[in-house]
Amino acid sequence: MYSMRMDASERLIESTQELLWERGYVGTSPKAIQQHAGAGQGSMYHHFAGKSDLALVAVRRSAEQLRALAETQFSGPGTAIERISAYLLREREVLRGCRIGRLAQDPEVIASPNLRQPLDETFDWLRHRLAELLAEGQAQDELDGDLDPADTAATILAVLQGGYVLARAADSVEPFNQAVNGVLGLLAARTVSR
Amino acid sequence: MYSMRMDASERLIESTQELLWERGYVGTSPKAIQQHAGAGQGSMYHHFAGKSDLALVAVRRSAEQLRALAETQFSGPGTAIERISAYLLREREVLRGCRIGRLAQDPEVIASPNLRQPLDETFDWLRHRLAELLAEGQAQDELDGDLDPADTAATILAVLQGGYVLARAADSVEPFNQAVNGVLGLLAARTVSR
DNA sequence: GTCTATAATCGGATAGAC
DNA sequence: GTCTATCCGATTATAGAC
Repeated sequence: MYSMRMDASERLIESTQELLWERGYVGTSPKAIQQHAGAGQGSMYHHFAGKSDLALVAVRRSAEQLRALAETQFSGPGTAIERISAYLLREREVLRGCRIGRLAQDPEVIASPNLRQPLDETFDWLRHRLAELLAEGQAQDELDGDLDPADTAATILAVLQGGYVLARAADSVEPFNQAVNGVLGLLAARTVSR
Repeated sequence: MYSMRMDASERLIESTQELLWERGYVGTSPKAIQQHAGAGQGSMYHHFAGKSDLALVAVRRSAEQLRALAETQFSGPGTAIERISAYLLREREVLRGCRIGRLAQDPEVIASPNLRQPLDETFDWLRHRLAELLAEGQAQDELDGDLDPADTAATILAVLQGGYVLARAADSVEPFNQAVNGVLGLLAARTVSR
């Protein structure tokens, strides 16, 4: 699955990231991780205390990567509204869902404060970052000042997370694209053309 | 868990509905279902061919119940926009998530056409029903005719599904309420007061 | 660091008695 | 219809050899 030039610890972490994305925490076994990583039991238990320890490292890394990727759109070129659009319209593996959001449905992730924390922090950060951009758009008169930035930021983020859910249920990217286009249409109405 | 005045088959179905909601398909074992239902193995395998058969019956029933409940709001009193608001604002067990939407993250549900079908049908129906209401609002001049009803309907539904995800990640209903308030704010801007 | 051996429990069922 | 016995592989490790 991986080049053996990467060390076992690293292969185990990346394999866990992949499997958590695809199957969630309850659906991912240590054996599946070992096979995906091309590592034996002894190797895994040498580097990590167990499944939950490895999962914690993997989830934290996925959360960091997601934030870094989002920040590229948020701090890119264009007006505030253009940057939000770029974030919403960026290429995504829609049918795979969100590697962080999918874990919010996992009972053992939600039951574990440690595992849930990276989810909480990630979405909290995204909402604040989007709210800042919306407020910036209002300050620049790109966007109607009546909108509540925090509420609208939560709406935008929910559209993405819900879009993934609808797409997976339909086995089609169409509902995701519709949901994104719909919220852009609602925002555009309130965007002052310059 | 249940009164024994209800027959075992019924207790098994309702228990499966509860456990699928709470733990998903991969996280729910036949033994857990039997214990929740107060039924033995023999009883379960007498009434159902196995876990997937029982899950199919349970998921179909949950889907029917969800549609019936939504239709109560959709066909209630008030203008089209008021009925959409009533649907969005109705009381929900937000931290438990959506019993249908949560299954869209389950790898074995998505891998099984039979299990996925009720999800697909439910969300398809909801989107069409919401789009009808939005079009009705436009016909009555309550709502801006520039909005695309199908896209906006997908957005509204995605806000709910994503709101659940954000709430569970935060272990708080607040992000859900913000997301709903945000989309209502966006819609209100396009709503003509009468 | 990684391998193999061992083990207790669970998962998902089948078979036959009652 | 429900119960108990049985089954085989998976789960989630631990122990000790190499």
